[in-house]
Formats: sequence, C-alpha cells, structure tokens
Amino acid sequence: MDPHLLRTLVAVVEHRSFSAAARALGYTQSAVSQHIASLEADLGTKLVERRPVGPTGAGERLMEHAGPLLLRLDAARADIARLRAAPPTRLTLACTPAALTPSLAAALARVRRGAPGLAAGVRVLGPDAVVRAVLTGEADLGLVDGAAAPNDPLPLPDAGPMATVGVAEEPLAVLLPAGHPLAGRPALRLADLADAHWIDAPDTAVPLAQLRAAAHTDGFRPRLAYGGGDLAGLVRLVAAGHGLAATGLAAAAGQPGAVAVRISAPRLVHRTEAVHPRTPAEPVRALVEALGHTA
Amino acid sequence: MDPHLLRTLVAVVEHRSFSAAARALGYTQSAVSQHIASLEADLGTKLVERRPVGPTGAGERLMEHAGPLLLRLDAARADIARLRAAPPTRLTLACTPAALTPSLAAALARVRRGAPGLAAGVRVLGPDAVVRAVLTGEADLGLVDGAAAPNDPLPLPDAGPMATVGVAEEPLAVLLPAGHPLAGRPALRLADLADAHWIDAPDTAVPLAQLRAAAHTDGFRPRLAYGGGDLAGLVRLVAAGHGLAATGLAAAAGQPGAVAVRISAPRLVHRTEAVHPRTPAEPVRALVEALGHTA
DNA sequence: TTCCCTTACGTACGTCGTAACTATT
DNA sequence: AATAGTTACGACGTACGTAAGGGAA
Repeated sequence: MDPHLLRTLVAVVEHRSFSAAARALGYTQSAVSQHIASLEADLGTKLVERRPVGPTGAGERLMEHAGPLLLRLDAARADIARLRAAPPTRLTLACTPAALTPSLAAALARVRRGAPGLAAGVRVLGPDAVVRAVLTGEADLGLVDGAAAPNDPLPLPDAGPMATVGVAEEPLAVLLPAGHPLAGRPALRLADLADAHWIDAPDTAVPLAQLRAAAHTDGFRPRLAYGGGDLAGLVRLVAAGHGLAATGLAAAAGQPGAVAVRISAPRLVHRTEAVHPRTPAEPVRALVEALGHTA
Repeated sequence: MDPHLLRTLVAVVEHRSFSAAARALGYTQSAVSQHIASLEADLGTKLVERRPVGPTGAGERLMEHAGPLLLRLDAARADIARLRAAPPTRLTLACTPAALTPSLAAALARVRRGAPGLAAGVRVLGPDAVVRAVLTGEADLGLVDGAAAPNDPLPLPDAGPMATVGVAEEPLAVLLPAGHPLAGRPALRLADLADAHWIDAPDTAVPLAQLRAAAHTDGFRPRLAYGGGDLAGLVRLVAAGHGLAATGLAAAAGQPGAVAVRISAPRLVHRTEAVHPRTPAEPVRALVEALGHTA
C-alpha cells in the first residue's frame, strides 16, 4: 500500500479512466494499470471495475482511507517544512464565507498597519478545504464558522495536529424568504424547524449534518444541494423559497429578499474558529491575537 | 516519506538505538541508517540526534504524524480484509477497565447462548489502544468509558471510519480515600474538585484531560501518574491518599478503602460507548444489540 | 579499544516506458 | 475499426546486505 499507488487509485476513480489518470499524474497508462494491479494483488481484491471504470465496494472503502492518508502525508511534510522556513512575507488566509466578517477584515488591516509591506491573500473555501489548506501549508491561517454548543470547539475534521482558537460566538440565525409566515417572529425554536425544507450548503452556511449533531435530531433533511461558496447565491435560493439555511445572525442580517431570524436553541450558537499551525509564524500569531481582541 | 521509512523512524526513536531498531524490524543496522539518512535528505532536516540517539525537534514533530499515519494504513488494510473475511468464530473484545461491567458480561453470555461454540476473548486496554485494536482488526468490538456531556459521543481519537454507539450513561463519581473529609457528602460539585490532588490514570479511570475539556477548566492537574490498566491498583493509591480519580458511579462503588461520591456537574456524565467496524459481522452486531437493550 | 553509526559497493528486485496484445463497444 | 486496459519485456533506479571505515566514550 505505497502512497503512490493510493494516489493513483484516487486519480483513477476521480477521472473514471486509467488513461486520464495517467495523464494527470504524468505516468503512462501502462504504469497506472500496473499500479492498480499491484494494489489489487496486495489486498487480494478487485478494487476497480473496468469498462466502465469505477470503484468496487472494496475500492470505495479504500478510497475513504486514501484521501485522509494522503492529506496527512502532505500535512507532515508541510509541518516539517514550516520549522525550517522563514516567516512568510505574504500572509494567506483561508476562510468560509460567513467567517469573512468586517471584524476579520479590520483585524487583518490592523496587523498590516503594524507590518508594512506584508502582502496578503484571502481564499474563500468550504470548511474541510480550509482545514486542508492550513494543514498542507497553502494557507497560514484558516477561519471556519459553524454551529456548536457555547464554548465548545467546532467539529472539524481531525487530520493532524493544529491549534484552534474560538474567535467569535453569536446567535444562530435562519434565513427565511421575505414573505415567509415565520419571518416576522423575533425568534424561532430550532426544534420547530427540523421538519422544514432545508438547503444543504455545507461550503456556505452551517452544514445540516452539524445542526443534526448539535441538536441531537434526525431532521434537517436537505431539499436542495448548493455547492458553491457564494453566500449571495444561497440567499437568492432561499428568497425563491427553495428552503432554509442556517448561519450567524450578523452574516445573515440585511440580505436582500431574505429575512434573518434568531434561532433560540438550548446551548447552540454560531461560532467562528481560527485554525493555525501549532507553532505559528509571527504575522500569523499577531493576527490571531488581533482576532482574539475582537471576540 | 515512504511508510517503511516512517516505521523505521518510530522504531529508532522508541528503541533509542539504530541497531536495536534494526533487530526489531528484521533489517541490518546499515539499512536502518540508510532509512534515516534518506528521510533526512528528503525533508532537508536532521531528524535524529546520534550518540545518544534521540529525536530532534523536527523528528519529534514527524513522530506525531508517523504514528497516526501507520495506524491508518493498518486500519485501511484491515478494513478491506474484513470485507473478504468470513464471520469470526472467535469474538474478541477490547475494553477499558470500567467498561467491563456485569451487564457487558451478561450481554456477552446471552449472545454466546444464542451461538453455541462461539469462542470469545476479552482484552483490557486503555481507550486509545481499544480504538487501535478495533481499527486494526485485532478486536471485533471495543468498549470505552469516559466523561462527556449527556448524549454526546466520547472524544475518541479519530483515526478512521468506525461506528460508535452509546451503551450506558451513569453519574460521574469521584474516588476518595475512606477517611477523607468530603467522603461523607451525598454529592460533590466538580468545580470544587478542580484544585484537588488528582491521579492521572488515563488507561484506568476518566482521563484528566477529558475532565478538563468537558468542564471547560484548567484544573485537574495530576499529582501522580498511574500507568497500569488495573482498577484495584488505582483504588489502593487513592486509599493511600495519593490523589483522587474519576470514574462511573457503579464501577467506583464498593471499592475497599475508598469511597465513591457522586459528582454533580452540569451536563456531565460517565458514558460507555461501543466502537465497531461500520459493517460488523453477525456476532458483533448481535452483541451490540444486546448491549443496547441493557442501556 | 570498543561500541555503534556511516559509507562504499555489489547484487537483486522493483518500477517505469515501449510496444505488442486483447477485449469491449 | 477504434478505443481503452493488459501483458511482455528490457532498461534503469532503488533498496538491501556485506564489509570496511570513522568517531565518541
């Protein structure tokens, strides 16, 4: 189970083709064929169905391990590389849509005033991708938002050692279409919304799975899947009545066509968390501290 | 960063010697030397100090990745192997000391009555080792106890996909020496115990780190470390006044020389959880169901 | 001097690419 | 017939063991 072979398996399954995977990896088609054959011989099971190409049951199972494994491998390399590297002259942030708040922007501005010439970059991604970016060193700092019990950490994928610091907690809110019968209420009970129509937008709003886990319910079933990372697009879908979405009260407020109503749930808040390497370089440490002061 | 090289690194650091690691792995000393050199060349950093042999800073950092990585690799192989394997004729359980309760023993007896000829084995281990045993297929089912919020899952190491089912919740209890001034109380507030002397027995009682996390405190600092997996030994240390230990009320009750007092903490219970592969073989499924009925 | 890790070197095995082959549509 | 994965085979590189070399106690 050489990691190279696993990487090839991932490419083959993703491309649904041996030759396309070979092109993507810079191998010949023959090498890819040999990689898969070698994995299958090692594990004693067929992993990939040919014509059409797709994973078998065992193949899918192995895929669930391969991704985290390869990520960890990259994370380990990045972790060691950071120990040798000079502090970055360019600060790269990865954050989820609702985590990119005015106070984050202000904190970043404050840090940059203190360090003239510090370049910066911001990438908006889904929560998992933010964590991945921090682990692999693509980003120096990540900011993720989601739902959790007060003072509890967010349930983030545990793919390696990293430090997490809560930087903001605010009430949870639900986005409703402007004309919705419940839109006038001052607050709504989360339990009453479990059977509503929901939009699953795991990269943009609070993932429904997180609501289910935090509320210990079976509800919050998606009626529409929304894949982008754009909050405005999600708001338009909510406004058109496709379903509801949960996020922080501040992020949800003042969206055109939709109304944000506070969710009153026992011990459940919208939380934003900073994710960074455990030995952060100087500008990262300063930014985390600046964020802490706004919390 | 070939896994073989990582395995060698782990062995070298654990044995504090190249030649001992070579013997343990079935290599020559020369090969081990080449492995380490190759890793160091790849990462561009010295990982191991020689004479005496020990990890450098970067080496320790890499070790934190190597363990989980190798575990995941074994877990992946075991996961695939289980898909092909026939249902086991011997049921192997791994459990933490306080999880081996009369009701577990009864449930196992019930299942074995329903399946005559089913051999069984029980191993008592620390929580991490229990999870490891299940992931690598050494055990068919794991039982772990610890502290958590009611209905919340225990904070287990996330080293791979597995199913967890809560099987019991009972009040948290603290073990006190028989003559202790607080021993007569009907219940104690957890917060009042944060500054007491504690014994850290992560393989036997509730790990102190779990108490800290669950109670959102900084207290519960260990005064004595207890490494074994034997509850009776821990009780003797408590009785002798070395410090306190937390566990479930039932497991703690009736221990000679010590007194169990219920801990009243807001939203904090002692919980036992079953851990098993996501597609359990028949006898495992039956046992989990039997355990569920006792909960 | 002894112990233990490193380096040199030869061999064996593994991995990749080229190219011929085979199966599916 | 064309497309796409497999197999055969040869060249190259890698990884191991043997054995000689070097530095610390």
